[in-house]
This record gives sequence, structure tokens and C-alpha cells, in this order.
Amino acid sequence: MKAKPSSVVSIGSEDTIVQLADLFRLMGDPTRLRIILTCLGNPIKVGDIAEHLGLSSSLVSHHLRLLKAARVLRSERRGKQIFYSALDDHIRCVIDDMVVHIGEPLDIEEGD
Amino acid sequence: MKAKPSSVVSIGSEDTIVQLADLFRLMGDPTRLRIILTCLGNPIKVGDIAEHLGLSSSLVSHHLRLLKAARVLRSERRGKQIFYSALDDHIRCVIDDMVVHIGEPLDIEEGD
DNA sequence: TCTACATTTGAACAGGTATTCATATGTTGG
DNA sequence: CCAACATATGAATACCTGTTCAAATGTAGA
Repeated sequence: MKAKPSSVVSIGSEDTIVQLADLFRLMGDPTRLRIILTCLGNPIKVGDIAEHLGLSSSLVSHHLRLLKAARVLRSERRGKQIFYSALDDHIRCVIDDMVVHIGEPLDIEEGD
Repeated sequence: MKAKPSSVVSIGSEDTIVQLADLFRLMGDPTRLRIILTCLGNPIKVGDIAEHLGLSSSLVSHHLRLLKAARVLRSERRGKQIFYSALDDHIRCVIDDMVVHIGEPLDIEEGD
């Protein structure tokens, strides 16, 4: 019961739609989504993200820049290292809802 | 076993992540997102979607095929026309959560 | 300062994808 | 069956983007 069925059917602003699409597009890449998921817990440094996911630091950094610019993640420097974490919990909610969606069994006939 | 279970959140499977990314990628295109939003209400026929959004029927049809294959939308034929509507309410929840996210004011300082 | 470490950045390449146009398929009514 | 309409499909194109590599920037310690 996180998102109440407040009809969001008419979002309205075209600008809002573009913003929404931007966020969704960022989450639409598996590598980037993995990075997001990795950052949902405690702040984690770039090197650890890269090692954990088996990616180069360069690639991780490229993605982190986009995610930070889109305000999905935030960064915090501690000495030589920089820690990334989720900016808020909304992304977690979004992902959670989507997990429910794909977990939905196909109880309707496929009409074609 | 997969590469490394992150277990940061309740999502584990790599396959799940790819499925999630697929859905998010579909929602990551403004045109497609507009089509989805248009279909969140009552079932609407292709021609009306196209007219409502100022797009060609061909383009709308291309997008509808992807959205139907991804089980975001469902189709229902009535005579000559085919009506599309959301397959369930989860997508609406996802969008709703994301709207909340972009509506969040920036009350934290940006680290550079 | 010099060195080693951590992260970022830019360019370049490869693969993906949104759009358009032309054509095909399918449906209803005469 | 034929004509008119509604939607789907395939190919071609132009654009976008994820990845890699090399180099740069920044940081802490000796």
C-alpha cells in the first residue's frame, strides 16, 4: 500500500512527461539499474560498485554521473574515495512496483 | 548461481533485473510514455491515440506492438478498430511514484 | 614534492532504436 | 466480390547511447 490509487491518468504538462521519460530511460539500462540497486543500501564507493558488479571503474563512473545529474543518486566524498547512495526512497518504490508488475501471472488470454 | 547476489534489496535474480530494465526502457521514450498514459483510462482505439497525440497511426502501431509484447497494454478488437488499454494498474503505480520523485524539492545540497 | 591510489573525463566505435514511407493485412458494408 | 476504412508490418535511415581505452584530475601519505 505504498502508492494510493490517486488517478494520475492526466499528468498534464508535457515537460513532466519528458522528465518522467528521462528517469525511466536511465533505469532502462541493465547495467545502470544494477548500479542503482547497488546504491540503494548504505553509501558505497565507486571501486566497490565496480568490483561488486564486475565492471570497470570508468564505466561505473560514466553511469554514476548520469544518475547523479538526474538526482537518482547523491555523492559524498570521504578522503580519496567517493560514496554514492540513493537520493531518496522514491526510486525504491518505483522499482518495487515494477517488480510486482512483472511478478503478475498471465491470467488473461493473449489475444492474437 | 549468478555472478554475485547483491541482496541489498529484495530483488535478486539477474533475469529479473533484465526484465525490469526492459520495462523501464519502454517507458523511457516520451512518445511511448504518452501512449501509455493515453491508454491508462478507458480502452482507446489506435486512431484516437494517434489523433490525440498528433502522431501517425503507423508510429503508434509500432509502439503499441512493443507495449503489448511487454504486457504493459492489452488489445481488444471491436469491429474494424482495435482498442488498447492498460493490462493492470501497476504501471500507473510506477508512474505515480515517479511523479512524486520528480516533484521532490531539492532540499539537500548538491555535492559540487 | 613525488608516488600511489581513486575517480573522472573525452574521444571513438559499435550496436540499438525511433521515425518515416510504402505496402500488406484484416474488417465491415454495399 | 469489391471498395473503403483501420491497423499492422517491413525496410531504410538518422539519431542516440553504452562501452572501451587512454589520459587527466584529484587526494592522501611518506
